[in-house]
Amino acid sequence: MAVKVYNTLTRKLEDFEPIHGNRVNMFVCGVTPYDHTHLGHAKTLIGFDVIAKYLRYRGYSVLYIQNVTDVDDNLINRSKQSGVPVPDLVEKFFALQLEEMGALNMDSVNIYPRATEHMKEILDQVKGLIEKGYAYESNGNVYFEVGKFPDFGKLSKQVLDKLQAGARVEVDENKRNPEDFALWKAEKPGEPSWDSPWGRGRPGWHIEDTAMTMAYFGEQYDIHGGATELMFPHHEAEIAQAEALTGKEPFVKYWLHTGVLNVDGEKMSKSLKNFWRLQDALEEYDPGVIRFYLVNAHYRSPIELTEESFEESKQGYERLVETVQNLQFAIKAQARDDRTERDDEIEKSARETIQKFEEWMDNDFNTREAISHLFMLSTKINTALKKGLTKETLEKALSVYDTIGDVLGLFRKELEQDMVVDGLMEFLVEMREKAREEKNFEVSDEIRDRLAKIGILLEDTQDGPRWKRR
RNA sequence: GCCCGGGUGACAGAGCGGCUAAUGUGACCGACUGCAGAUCGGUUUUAAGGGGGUUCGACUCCCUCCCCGGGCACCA
Repeated sequence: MAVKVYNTLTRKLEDFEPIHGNRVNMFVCGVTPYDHTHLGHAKTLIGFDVIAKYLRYRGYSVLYIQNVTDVDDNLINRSKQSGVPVPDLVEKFFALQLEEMGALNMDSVNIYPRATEHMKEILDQVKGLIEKGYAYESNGNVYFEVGKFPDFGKLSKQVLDKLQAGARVEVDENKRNPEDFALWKAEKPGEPSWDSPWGRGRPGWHIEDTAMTMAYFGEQYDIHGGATELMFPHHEAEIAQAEALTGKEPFVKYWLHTGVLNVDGEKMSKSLKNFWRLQDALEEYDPGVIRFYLVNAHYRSPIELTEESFEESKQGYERLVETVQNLQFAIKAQARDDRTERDDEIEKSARETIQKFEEWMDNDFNTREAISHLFMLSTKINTALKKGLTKETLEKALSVYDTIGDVLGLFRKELEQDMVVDGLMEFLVEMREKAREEKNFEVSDEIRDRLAKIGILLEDTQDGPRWKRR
């Protein structure tokens, strides 16, 4: 069975067949580092992180590139406001972004190229587009003449005549036509600039992506991802630049778009000031909960962020984590020697869960459906655990969480082990058990309370005491 | 105005031309329990925006209307 992906370009679910056999070239628009990242950025980047990881799980060799825009209007404006030079802004916010996304286990990107590192390719492309008659120079600016590229709008299904250029942004008077977009912007005083055949200036918004992907992937590649809001004009402009330049289509075989994150019925964005910084979210919630919240929705669906939906994710994720911990505890403390029918049933369910996981992930990366099977398995495991399972079964069951967790980026912390802490805890738990045997609940409760204060939850179960981090 | 999505229980949110319409959360009851915590079982809502069409059969396909979101040259 092949992996199927929903291609925005064709609006159809298609069999995924990379251009070069097993090799997948994948590019996703990164977040411009001029400010803190918020949960909306995370939704998109986590969405593609899962896609890259699943394709690798399926045996593809994925080269995943995410660009870093290190010169643009937002950076320049922020620099003027704050007095911090553009490169310093980039360093600061990009480092923060890596740290925060890293906390969410977003670690599938191979290369983070920067626009300014690809100035030569950018200039070559702009020159090429002028030579081919698709672009023109005007007062040190270079514009792509959209009217010369009849396919413009094929991705977003826009009809050029019906668009209202200047609906939100004023039309530049240097343009021949309002719909033309900038490939190169003439220098303004005090702004970063580079030498070019048209005088000093800087790249337009769309050109860095095509410059980079052609440098790394060649003229055509497999997957381009981004949020739906970037579909027009950004992705449309990329197609125009690339296909006009090379004459080859499609520039990108599969276009994938993520739904946006809404707050109170509106898109989370910096301009609407309704954003929730990742930094702040990470202070309030476990990274696993945030990750779970984001992967427990289909990547293409928009999601509505509410206090309740986040709490719900917390409860749900903790139940899955609980099951992982129950399994770990059982392996250490209560594995049975004799196999029973329960072992057969759990092992069968474990196999089926993996099978369903692959089936649903093959179907346009349906993480939501995949996770629902993990919940069903968890209920079965927790029920079976009351009567006990063999070590072999327990380990097989645990491996399901390991395998799926790897792709979805969940349970990572829980699956790590620390021998020193384990040893210390074993000792403390033994001391407390002695106190309990003597009905000295004052001491036993104090041990538990003190542990609770440092974030360790001690529980008494039918099979003895156990502990876990909260 | 134009283009693109979407409308499913209390809430979140999947799938499917026919099955009992997943799964999760919440609420209630119960089991377990020194307490706490967790887990399990049960219960829980006449659940498909309105209208029309295709079909033996429509939540699913088509048309239309209403409502919500995204985009229209800033943005994940």
